[in-house]
Amino acid sequence: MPRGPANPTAVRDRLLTAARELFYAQGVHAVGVNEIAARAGASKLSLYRYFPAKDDLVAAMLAEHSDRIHAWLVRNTADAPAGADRVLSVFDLLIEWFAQPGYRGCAVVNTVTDTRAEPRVAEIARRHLLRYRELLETRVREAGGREPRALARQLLLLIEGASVVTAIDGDAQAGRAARRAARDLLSAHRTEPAAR
Amino acid sequence: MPRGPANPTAVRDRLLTAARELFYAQGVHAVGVNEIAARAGASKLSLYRYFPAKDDLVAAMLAEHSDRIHAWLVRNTADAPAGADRVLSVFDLLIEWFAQPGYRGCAVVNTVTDTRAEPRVAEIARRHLLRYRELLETRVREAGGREPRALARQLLLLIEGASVVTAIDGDAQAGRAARRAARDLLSAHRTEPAAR
DNA sequence: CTGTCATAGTACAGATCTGTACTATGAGGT
DNA sequence: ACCTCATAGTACAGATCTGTACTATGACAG
Repeated sequence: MPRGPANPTAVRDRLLTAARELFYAQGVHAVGVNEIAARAGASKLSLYRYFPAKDDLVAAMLAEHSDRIHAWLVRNTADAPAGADRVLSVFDLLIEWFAQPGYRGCAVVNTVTDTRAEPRVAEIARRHLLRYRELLETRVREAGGREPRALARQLLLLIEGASVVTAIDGDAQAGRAARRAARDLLSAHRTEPAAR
Repeated sequence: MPRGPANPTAVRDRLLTAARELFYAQGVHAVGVNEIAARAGASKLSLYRYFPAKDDLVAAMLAEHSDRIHAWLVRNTADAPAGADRVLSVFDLLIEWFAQPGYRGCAVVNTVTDTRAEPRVAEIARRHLLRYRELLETRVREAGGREPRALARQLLLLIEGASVVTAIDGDAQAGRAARRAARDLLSAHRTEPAAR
């Protein structure tokens, strides 16, 4: 058991939080490690103790962030009503999220761009999308749709598209359009035979 | 008429080309003006003559790039067969584009992220999406679909989503999924009454 | 009380980047 | 022939960033 500092909040957690907020708001390249340490109320010595290089901090922050997003999504869509609403509840959550002031797109996607697909970041991002597809596929299956895997893939495109368009256009229309498109695709996968 | 250098290729154009290639491959922050000038076979003096600051070069490059993309899209979808194929020809083009090796996502979107929505870049990006929607709306109208404006908005989400997912996953599945989703949405907007 | 060690704070080395200054060259108009 | 000026090449100033070194402090175990 390590001897804790006066402040019981783990230094490592404060560093991760500061990094997440600053990187998201300004981008990985625009934020220096000094600024992160200052916001976390930590010293650079501590930062480099927990994260040997800035890239390690980026990767650790992003992995944790991805985990948190997926836990939040699963938790908040687990007991949605049966049927199509079971899938659309994912879109309802995302619409709310994207409409928040200061929304600047998906942090995972942004970090991939910022770091130009640094290997660890790229891996986290692939896993991030995979988990999205798995959640969507599960919800589609529960709703009784045809071809849940293919549909999940299509729904993910709507989600990522809405995220990007919202970040650029700065309004909430994209989220609503994504929900409506998702509803129509769900209908198509209920009434239509699987067309090839 | 300015007195030209020995090489008739305008220095400005070479700088824009070098900037486009390097920024796309490595990101705006990762490329220095020295590298751009060297690749263009130009001097920094020339670079700063045409572009007072690096940001001006970024903005000029991106505006030109957006123009080129849209001209290319309009040109190559103008004489597609009537009906749904008129819209899907846009997706066919994009599938080909996204499947090219070295595809790293939409340069416009990436630059917005790189520069954290620098005002001129953000404006170019908004215009970029607007022109996408206008083209899609036109093609949907020509194909005889209902609610062309709303459908165009949905189709844009599929395009941007496919771009992002392709860049992260590195395979061509996303483009094909987008095309199929577009086809299904087009069907829904032909046979269904406009649901509100 | 005393020793250990995580920590904050600061300073610094080395690298890199933007933007400017200066020199030399050569093409084309007059 | 001469002059103008866009250009390439280089050097440099100032700023910033990463990662390391060093000092001082204070909490906790024994």
